[in-house]
Amino acid sequence: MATRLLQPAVLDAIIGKLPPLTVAAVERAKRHCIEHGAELAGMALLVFALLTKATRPTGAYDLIDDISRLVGRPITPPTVYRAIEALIALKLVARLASRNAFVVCSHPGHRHDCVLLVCDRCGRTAELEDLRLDKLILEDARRSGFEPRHRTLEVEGTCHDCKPVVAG
Amino acid sequence: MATRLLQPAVLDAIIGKLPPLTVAAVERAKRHCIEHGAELAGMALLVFALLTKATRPTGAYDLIDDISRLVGRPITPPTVYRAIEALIALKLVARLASRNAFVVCSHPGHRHDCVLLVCDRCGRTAELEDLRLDKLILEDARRSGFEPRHRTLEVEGTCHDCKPVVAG
DNA sequence: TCCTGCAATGAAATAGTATTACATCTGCAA
DNA sequence: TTGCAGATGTAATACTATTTCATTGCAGGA
Repeated sequence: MATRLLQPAVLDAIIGKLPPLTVAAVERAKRHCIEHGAELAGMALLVFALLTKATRPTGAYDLIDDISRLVGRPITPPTVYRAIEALIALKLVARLASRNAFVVCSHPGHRHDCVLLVCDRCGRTAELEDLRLDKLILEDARRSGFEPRHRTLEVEGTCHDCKPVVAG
Repeated sequence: MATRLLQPAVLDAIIGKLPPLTVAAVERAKRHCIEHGAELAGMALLVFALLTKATRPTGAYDLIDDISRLVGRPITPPTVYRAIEALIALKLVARLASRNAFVVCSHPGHRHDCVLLVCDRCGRTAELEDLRLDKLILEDARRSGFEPRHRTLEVEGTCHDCKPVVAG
């Protein structure tokens, strides 16, 4: 890997300043990658760390701004989009198609696609897992002569914390 | 309703030149709207007709170009986006979030959201209906303390027509 | 050591998608 | 006719993503 201006020392310094929980999650993801013959480093590592720190979906241009500030020079869109693409391929990050934003996957390592619950009040997302869903979708699709390769399932609504309390 | 430059006569002429099947579908949608206290007219009618004629998802700017050509003057984005918004509210059209495009709903009148099968070879979409899916998603979400309001479910893969034929 | 190729990164430009804010018009009704 | 509501027109801008090509640093072989 080549790292010219985004030097490992700079990267480590940035990562080191993140909250402990974020750092721990990043370390877990790193190990997970290594165990699967991949590597989480450079720009992808930085993007993953920022998405992990963020508690809600983040747009590419927010990442660009944040990273530019952190490294002290302007970062251009392709740099960040490439990192995102790599992270999605590793299934560490998911694209929130309904909002043109990105979130970390809370269950990396799972082979299936995410089910994302998106709160339209606070913007936070939660991830769901239900193999029956995938099975049903697969069956339905095949019955129509369709062979699925990938799916996008995003549910918009109100999360537990934002649910209005009924007076009484 | 006010129609200054998009005059009913012009609109009817455009609609009339569409394929018979398209015209029939447009008439059905019109009736469906009337039965539900709404009206399908003006720009929304034109957009619906073009989306019905198109056999695959269409981007907003393709619609803008087509409409501009049809009415003989430049149409600007808000004009078309407003029409799309109205059509989505009527559940006559669905947004294909994974591709930033729009398709007509093949089952207008259904209360639930669409399940779209999108072929990544020919680009065509098919619509699926399975109440068990919605039930499962609703149950799963509520178990997480999440109250769904709307969902996006798009399956990418290969449709029947594009499926490679296995030699033998 | 030098060369060569690969993979990640840098940068400029442009393409594609969507919204904001405000002006205008039509038909209808008070 | 006056005023309103709703649809439309328009300019400008915001936001999202990709194309294209140059550059860098490292690994491995001659």
